[in-house]
Amino acid sequence: MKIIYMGTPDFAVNTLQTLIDSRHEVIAVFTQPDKPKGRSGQLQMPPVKELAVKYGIPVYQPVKIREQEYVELIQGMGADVAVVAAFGQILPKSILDAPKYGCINVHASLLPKYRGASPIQQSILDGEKETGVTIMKMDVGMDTGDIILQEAFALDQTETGGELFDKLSVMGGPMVLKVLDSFEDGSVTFTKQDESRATHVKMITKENGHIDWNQSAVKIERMVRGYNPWPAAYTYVGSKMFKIWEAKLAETQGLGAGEFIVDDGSMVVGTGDGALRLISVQLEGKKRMNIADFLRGYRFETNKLG
RNA sequence: CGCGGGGUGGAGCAGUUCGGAAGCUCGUCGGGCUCAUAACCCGAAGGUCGCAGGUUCAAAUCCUGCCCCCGCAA
Repeated sequence: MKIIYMGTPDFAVNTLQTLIDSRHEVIAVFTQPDKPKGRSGQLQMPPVKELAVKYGIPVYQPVKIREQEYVELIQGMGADVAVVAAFGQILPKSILDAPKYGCINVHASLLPKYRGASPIQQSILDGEKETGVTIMKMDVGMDTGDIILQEAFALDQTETGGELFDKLSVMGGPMVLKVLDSFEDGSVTFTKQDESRATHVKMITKENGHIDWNQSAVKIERMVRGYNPWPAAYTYVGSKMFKIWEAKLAETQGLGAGEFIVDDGSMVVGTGDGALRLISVQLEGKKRMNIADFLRGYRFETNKLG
């Protein structure tokens, strides 16, 4: 089949690679424009573009894909299907209807739960017991299309956002191939989403990682995992940002929210409900280090975080 | 030229303002104490103070250039 691929971040790379390696033909890749990244402020290609360029696939980087010139471009490509994975732009109906079989989307949650931009992190924050990947036929709504294929797996309550991201990103490719097969042999089925169970998650910003110590230790620990590696759960030591990379629940009683003690080679911090023992941290301007190393050299001027 | 912190034995840091003998908390190795120990006591090894050049009687410290790590900014 002739495929148009639309995607931007790392999550979309695995699926594109799978399609390139398959018997299908990726005739064009759409991705977001290059953006300045890193300390130097240099323009950097989105991960999907890097891969496409490597294989000599034509790359298009529209600021707004809904503009007429791109709509016409896509309509004229004669594609059988468009595969969309974390593309980052809303597709108008004219594009959704352009390919023979329409557009299918790879979404990192068990729809209808966690529609939107940050399903992976949110499922960790909510302490979900399972998650997975959904392939759906796109419609004009945000992740509201009919479900074609869904595969789930159990969460073990210790994974970080990054780890879960990796697991989910390798699921998409094989699932898309199955769906393409089902289009060809006519066995494809479409299942409407149960609107009553739908939830929606917003785009994450840096500020989402700011820890509110009045929350429960359970929630904060999930934040530490879910927001690793980005934006990272953080608080402040004095005026300096202090990222918490790893923590676990502690039994310690009697600490106010944000108050900490140094105990048995690590820090125990009080919360609104329960306490957390810090395991791996990073002070602004410093590298990430385990808590014992941090305490060996750092001299506190406060006994409270936040 | 986007803003900022940093590079000092294996780890984390102090010392740089105002040049003048390499320091602290650990780790490692040897010995001691102990029923025993990650505890305690004694001792030891280990460093081109990121790199290069300059100033000086003397540079971790001052000047110049460069390399590397990290935080902010998405």
